[in-house]
Amino acid sequence: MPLHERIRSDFEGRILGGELAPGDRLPIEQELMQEYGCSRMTVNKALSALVAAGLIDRRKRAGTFVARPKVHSMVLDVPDIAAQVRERGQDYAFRPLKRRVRPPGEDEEEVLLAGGGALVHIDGLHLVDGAPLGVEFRLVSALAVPEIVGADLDAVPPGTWLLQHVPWTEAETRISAVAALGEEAEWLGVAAGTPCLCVERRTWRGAERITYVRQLFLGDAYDMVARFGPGASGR
Amino acid sequence: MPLHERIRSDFEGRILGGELAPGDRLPIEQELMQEYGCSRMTVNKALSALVAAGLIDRRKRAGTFVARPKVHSMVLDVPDIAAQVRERGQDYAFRPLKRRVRPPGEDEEEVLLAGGGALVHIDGLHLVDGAPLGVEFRLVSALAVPEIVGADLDAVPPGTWLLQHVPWTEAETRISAVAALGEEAEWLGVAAGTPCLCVERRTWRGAERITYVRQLFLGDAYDMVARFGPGASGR
DNA sequence: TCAAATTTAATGTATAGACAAAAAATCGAA
DNA sequence: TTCGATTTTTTGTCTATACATTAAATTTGA
Repeated sequence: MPLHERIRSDFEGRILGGELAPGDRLPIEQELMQEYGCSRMTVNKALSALVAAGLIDRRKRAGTFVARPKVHSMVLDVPDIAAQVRERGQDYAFRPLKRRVRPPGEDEEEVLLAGGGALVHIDGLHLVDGAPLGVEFRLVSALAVPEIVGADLDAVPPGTWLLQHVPWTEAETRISAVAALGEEAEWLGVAAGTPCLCVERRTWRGAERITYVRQLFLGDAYDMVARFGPGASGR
Repeated sequence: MPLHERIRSDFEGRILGGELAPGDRLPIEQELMQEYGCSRMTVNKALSALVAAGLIDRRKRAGTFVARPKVHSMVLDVPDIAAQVRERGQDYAFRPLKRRVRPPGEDEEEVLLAGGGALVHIDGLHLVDGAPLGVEFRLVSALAVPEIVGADLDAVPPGTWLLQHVPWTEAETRISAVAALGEEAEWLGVAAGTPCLCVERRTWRGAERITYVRQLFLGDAYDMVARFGPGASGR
């Protein structure tokens, strides 16, 4: 293990273990150079990594301090549905329900997404061992992703297809709980009013909007997990 | 803006903007030194930051390449309920319902959390303008957080109190959709079966378990937002 | 011809030193 | 005393250089 990495994980451990509490001061770089018998650049590299991970704050002339935890952000593992299902030895499939190319409606969301072009509208079902796990309603900008108009989406879920064809994205995900109603409840094969986890996601490439998707998952069959801690700060 | 930061954000922009696609090769450090008229250490620092952000991969002898996006993790903003509510100009309050110190039950979760000691069990309501937003059921290890036994939790929600008193944490959050039932529906003042967002969180300090909490929020009044993109990678 | 040994191109780590920048601490004067 | 200027401490950035490490590319040998 490289020295800078050892210094970094040394302090990471002491901070996460509680030995160093928020507000505590760390030794100055000169002292750490002596303690570890290395150059200042090496110490600095280790401490810079801890700053990037949000574990410490550094102020010129004042020193280095353990940061007060700001737990308003965590790393959310967005599950790859297909992979997760197959991991449990079950069978995953995506069944397209409707697909059409149409102009945007009056909704501002749709107008912004279309950006003057058309929208590709895809509805589909996520199936586990043939039973519905979730339903998805997706809009894709035909201007931003022209290839999708002729693409074969029967095998691959559109989310996976997009990930493989659109170079890079920003995304915003909104998670809430709703009751399945009407057509959605019907497709899912449950009674109207059944609680579902609702995931809405908007995706951009730079300033250009790529897709909007609203997914409804059966509450008792699907959940999301987020972590905060060493595992999360590592990347 | 420091030079290494400029180089970093230069390439961040080109990658996120799609100009550099996944798999594309970046110039080698020597070329970048010339391009930016700086030393290798400066170029290296910039590229190392991009590696840490997951935007590029580097292989010795082979070079530097734009990483293929692995969108299985996003930054989840865990809302500070009180702050968020007050931001909208509404009134926030936490009302404790039950509080007792008791030995763990037979449930493995409770036994592990107690770690041989007792559990502090707190139930309470999150109120917005006097109306229930969510109900919370919390267990705290009395061994890990002895101060909580005598603490005054009438004003402050226990989650906030813990954040201020327990030095640092790892946490795991599980999000799902459930129907409010029985006592929970009653406290929330809704019909049994109403969809709620269920947030379960387990918190550690090192190997020691601190708390377990299960929160039920009314689905139509509460949601969570996660981001992926430059804003997220920036910290 | 194919596999093993060698070369080489690229990144990874580290050093020692220099100057810049910020802010706490100290000192001086009104 | 108190405000303002000066000093000092600590981090921030950068350079030039050295050697280590890895894996792709090439050469060598049976």
